[in-house]
Amino acid sequence: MTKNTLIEYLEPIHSVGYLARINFRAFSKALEKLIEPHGVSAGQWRFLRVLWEHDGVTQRELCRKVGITEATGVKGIASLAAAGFVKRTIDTRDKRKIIITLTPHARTLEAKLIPMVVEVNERALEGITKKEADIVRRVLAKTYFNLTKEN
Amino acid sequence: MTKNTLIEYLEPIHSVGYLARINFRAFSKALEKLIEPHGVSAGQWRFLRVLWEHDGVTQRELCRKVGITEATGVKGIASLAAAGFVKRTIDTRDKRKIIITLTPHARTLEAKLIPMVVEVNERALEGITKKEADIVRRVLAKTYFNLTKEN
DNA sequence: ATGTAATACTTAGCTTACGAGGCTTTAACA
DNA sequence: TGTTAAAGCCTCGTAAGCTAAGTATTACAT
Repeated sequence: MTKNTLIEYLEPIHSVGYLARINFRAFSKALEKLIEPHGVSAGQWRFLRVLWEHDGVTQRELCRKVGITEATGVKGIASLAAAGFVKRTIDTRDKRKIIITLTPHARTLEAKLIPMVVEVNERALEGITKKEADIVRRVLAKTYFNLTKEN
Repeated sequence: MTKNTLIEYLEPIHSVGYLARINFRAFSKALEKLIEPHGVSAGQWRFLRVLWEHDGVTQRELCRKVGITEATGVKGIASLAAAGFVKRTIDTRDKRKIIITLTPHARTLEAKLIPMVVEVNERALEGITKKEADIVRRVLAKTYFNLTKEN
């Protein structure tokens, strides 16, 4: 990347980290408003979205796909189980593993909730071209990779 | 720990909201590693960065510039005061207002800490053109605006 | 001048997140 | 086989964020 001037990092608006933070909150809040009437919190949503694609994964794998640590996952998955969205089963072949499976009810929620996240994304990306959105996704994937890779 | 690959973060499931969340954590963690030896947490950093530019603002204004609610600000500013980074003074003309002022020590930290956030940003944006980075900043400012504007 | 509204900060209670370290089960290997 | 290492999940303590409701001060309309 070309050298940035110092002043640029002083105004928060110019920092990708700052923009990531305020956008994360904004996306969460906007989504929450839509899905809460279905008894789903933004935190629960993050797990459900992964499970709709990959039902029956282990707890560790689920956490990895959601993008949180296992310590955080324990609480989140407990909350999902308490709400009746998932069932936790000990793997018979490897008793260390816990398999997370969606309940029928949680599976029916997919059809209702997916349009809501689509709506939030469309509203967020209003006035932004597909090309720009693709650049944003690609760059953010790269910045995350750059910051988390071993070195 | 499973190796993370760039490709993995390019899956369609990775919406801008998801990418914002994981980037926020990644930026925070990377920065924290650098500034913690100076006794500053990532949370405290966010306030300091604003105060270095705008010392002597009210608590409400500071929160607005940091991008958090006032309730959250109370805790953060209390932690800054406890660490000896700021002083809280009641405004003499309007006793509702509390003016936040940097201590001399916190002011000297600026020269030490700014290069660190520059480093984190440069590392994050490695392999990304200035043009792309500008698009990302502009788009993220717009998505935030789109999600938070009244309607 | 006084009652009401607005402003500025605080408190309480909840959520989501992390790291460090602990426990149980499985795998590896001398 | 028996010991050690690794894998997978959990607990504890802490940080940072939110909403809703509360207190104190100031502004304003009548």
